[in-house]
Amino acid sequence: METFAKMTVTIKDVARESGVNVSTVSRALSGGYGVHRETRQQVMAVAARLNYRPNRVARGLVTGRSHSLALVVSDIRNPFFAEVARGAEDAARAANCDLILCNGDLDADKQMGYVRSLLEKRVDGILMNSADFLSRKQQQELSSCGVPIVLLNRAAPRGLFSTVHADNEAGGRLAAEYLLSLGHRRIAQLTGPRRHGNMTDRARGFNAVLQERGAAEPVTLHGAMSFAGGWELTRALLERHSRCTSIFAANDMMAFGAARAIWEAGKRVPDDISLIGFDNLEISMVLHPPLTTIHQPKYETGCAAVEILLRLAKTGEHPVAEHRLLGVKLIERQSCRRLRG
Amino acid sequence: METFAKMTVTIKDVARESGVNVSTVSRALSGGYGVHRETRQQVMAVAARLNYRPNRVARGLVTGRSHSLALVVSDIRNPFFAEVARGAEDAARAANCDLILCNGDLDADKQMGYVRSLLEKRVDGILMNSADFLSRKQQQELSSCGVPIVLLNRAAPRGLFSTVHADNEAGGRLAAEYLLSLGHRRIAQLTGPRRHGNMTDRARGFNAVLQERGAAEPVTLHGAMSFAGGWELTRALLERHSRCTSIFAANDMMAFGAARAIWEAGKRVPDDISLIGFDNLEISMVLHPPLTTIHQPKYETGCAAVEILLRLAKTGEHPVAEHRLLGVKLIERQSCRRLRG
DNA sequence: CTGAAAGCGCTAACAG
DNA sequence: CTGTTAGCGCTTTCAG
Repeated sequence: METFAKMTVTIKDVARESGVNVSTVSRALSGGYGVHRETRQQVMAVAARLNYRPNRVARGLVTGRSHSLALVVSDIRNPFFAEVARGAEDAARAANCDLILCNGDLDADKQMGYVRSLLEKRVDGILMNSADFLSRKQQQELSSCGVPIVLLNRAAPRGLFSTVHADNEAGGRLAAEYLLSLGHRRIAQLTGPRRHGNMTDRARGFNAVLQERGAAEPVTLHGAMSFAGGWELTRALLERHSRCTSIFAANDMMAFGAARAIWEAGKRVPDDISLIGFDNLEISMVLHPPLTTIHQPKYETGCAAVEILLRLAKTGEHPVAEHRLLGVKLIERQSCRRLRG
Repeated sequence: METFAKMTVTIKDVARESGVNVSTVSRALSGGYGVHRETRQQVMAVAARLNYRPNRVARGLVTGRSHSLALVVSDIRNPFFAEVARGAEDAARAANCDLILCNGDLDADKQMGYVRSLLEKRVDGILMNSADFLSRKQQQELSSCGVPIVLLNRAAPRGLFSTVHADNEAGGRLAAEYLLSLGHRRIAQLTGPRRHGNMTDRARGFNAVLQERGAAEPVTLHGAMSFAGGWELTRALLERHSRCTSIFAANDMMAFGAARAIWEAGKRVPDDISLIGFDNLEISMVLHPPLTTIHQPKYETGCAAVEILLRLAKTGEHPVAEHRLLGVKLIERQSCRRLRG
């Protein structure tokens, strides 16, 4: 006689149907150690016939591992994080883990709310955009929460967390060397807020090279790290320092804004002004002209972070923080020109 | 005396510490119905002191609801899906659910693998990019899997699934009307594969208006729905049909590719050729000139899909499929010009 | 190699 | 209002 309600089939059903104990089914299905070949094959056949799907929630409850990781970024719509997310998801999937996506909006309370919720779900690890806008107390709470956390930038005090990030300083150096090699001397730099770690590192590398080569200090403008920010800064720049022959924008979005402002001012890239960005977003090649920029390994950052997380999750009790620095490189396209002379 | 191993504190600990039974703690903490005010407050105080975090995995095991939803897109790096994902995540969060991110790459096996894995995790619902590249059998498997599924386009045969999608046909009409109103008569259309649902709908609307107004049938080129696709088609177009005054690209990425090809051919947008896209990706305004396009409510699509999922998940046994059609609108920027005459 | 039993942390009747 | 008793579906000793 058949039942009406199509209940989900459990390990018990498989056990009954194949005439063995649930524990045998469990062993047969996961690993298969210590089970007679025949029994196992029969169990597997029954499981298949019944269309049995193990309940990973139940398994997680006893094993203590949920096989899910979380990614907390400021906003997945930022193409930078979309790339990181893809890398992270691929790496997670390769390890048979899910990736939970969270958009923290750089809001401390919101982000802490996410983390607490994730802890209740017993995620095996958390991958975070950043923690440097959190209070010291909040950072402490995170670092002692029991699950491994990897940050996508440095800025964690006293090495509380593991980190993965690109070599921003080297990238800044690359940009400066490139501009110099093209003969530029009157250079402007568009960057983010003064205390933003990544931005500061890029600027440091950039400035260091100019100084080493005896070039003039660049005109440096601080603003929002966005299209609008780049646009505004460039407008101001063009009004006040129209003699610049080149601009280093500390990220591609700012470079796009700069390109717009330059265009609106009736000037052209690279003919009138050379422009170099940072990040190498996929869309940086759709711009006219295609943007020369510093490539940052975004996908690889996501992968690396997940690898660290997984290792930390396995190690257990006393995980030692790991810091991984990823290389950058110059992507030469068509937004910079060589100065004659 | 303190223990060394910092075990995670459970509901039992709270119960013991506050001198009541676990079930009372459970009631006090969730809902609070049928618990004396004082007892509840005391329990809550103890829970706070012990820094108790309920284990949602355990709760899920008994309630049968995991409070997680999944989003399966082809690739989160596609800015379109990033927007959808953000909408979905916000809506999920508002309902206290997590969102698991999956990148299916439009690979049938990969996508089915994801779904099976998600079912084992007992997600409460799945939000999918598309299912029309799956075999009939696979679609059947999905539709009878037990958890609600919402698709981000139509194309599901026999209404097996719920769907949310933009009014593509209306968008195509809008584009045609606009081009016509600017005086364009020699129009080209760049679109995707012949059997792609969304693309076909856009083309249908577009062509219908041209026909209604007695305009010539547009030159229609089919190709990849990407930057490269738009670029290639436009190169071919410019070689063979150089008399076109305007191009309708069936999505923004193709429009970007078209813009590049036009630029490389020494022509200018909109002076020589007007260009209109579809999607209104955030980056469409960074292009030079800013791209005129049809706005599609991507964020809202994600929200709506999650709402439907949640409603379906609540209803339980016999969920009736829901189909939601979202409006589109013309975003006029600077990539189309009025023809004199 | 297999079965019996205990329990992961929590909720949900059911009594009292 | 609160305690007792059963499990949710699975893994994991521990015997046999």
